[in-house]
Amino acid sequence: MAPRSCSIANALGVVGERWSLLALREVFLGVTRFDQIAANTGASRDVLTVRLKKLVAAGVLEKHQYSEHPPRHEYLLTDSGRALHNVMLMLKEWGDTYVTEGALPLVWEHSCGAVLEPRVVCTACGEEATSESLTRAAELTH
Amino acid sequence: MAPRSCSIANALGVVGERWSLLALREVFLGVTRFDQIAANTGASRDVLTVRLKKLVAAGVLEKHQYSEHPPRHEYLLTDSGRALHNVMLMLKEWGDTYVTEGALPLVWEHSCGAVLEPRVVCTACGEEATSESLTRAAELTH
DNA sequence: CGGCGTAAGTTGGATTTTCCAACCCACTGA
DNA sequence: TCAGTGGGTTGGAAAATCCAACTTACGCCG
Repeated sequence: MAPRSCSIANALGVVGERWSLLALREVFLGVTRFDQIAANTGASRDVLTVRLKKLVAAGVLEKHQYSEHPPRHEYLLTDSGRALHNVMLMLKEWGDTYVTEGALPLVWEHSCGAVLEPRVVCTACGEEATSESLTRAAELTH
Repeated sequence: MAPRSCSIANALGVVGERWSLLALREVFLGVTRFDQIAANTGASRDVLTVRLKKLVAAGVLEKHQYSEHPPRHEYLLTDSGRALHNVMLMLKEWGDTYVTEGALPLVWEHSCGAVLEPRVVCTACGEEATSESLTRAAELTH
């Protein structure tokens, strides 16, 4: 039997490999250069090269030359990359709550002044989207 | 230099390996048994064995025996596992928008009646938590 | 000019993971 | 008794990863 077709699997096909999301985290934090991304994530340079190439090919990052002499590049988020912010927020929230021990290494403050506690809601009604409040509406068979 | 300490990295240390999130997706969809998880994800049985053991050890899943003769088990979500629902929702949303082509393989309907369009908001004020609306509030140096 | 430093990789070889198919054991229902 | 199911385990090949050293292209300092 063929595995289930699913956007989670598709998403993981793009950003699910080791180091991909950590490299993206660095870009979100403003670290856009190869050496610093390698140092801050701990990824080995050869694997990082492959990951960044894949993310560029997938349209998640853009490689931008910011200096011609000497040639220097930075990696910037595309719309697709920026949209991953939500995923990172929820992953961080889960890690904060269930994995990280002791003081949290990174805390975000929202523009309203509060420490961010992210929550997922239904855009239509504004109520929280819990697993109990959802039903499957459609599934292709093929 | 040591890599950045971060809950995203910690979270990925638990659920970041290949097949882990897909196995969890199956449990969320009600598929709790080894053979079916293997078939629906496409993971090879040996790797799946290791992944499930790790998820149980990490407190994300529980192995529950539902029949003594013959001995049969199912994998159930713990609180920690259920909390991953948000991550999966956002990952699916991103995949739907930027990766999956053609008709979406899976659509959720919220209890309000609308097709779910998940959004991340700040619990305190209810406004959307975009990357522009966040500032770093603290970071440990060590 | 010579030498040192930095950015962004590339290369080679050892180590780990992963994949895949086949096998195993306990049990059941026909 | 014999095929079938659930839940793995095993062995060997293939792929991915890690690590340190090397490279190229340039700027800066004395």
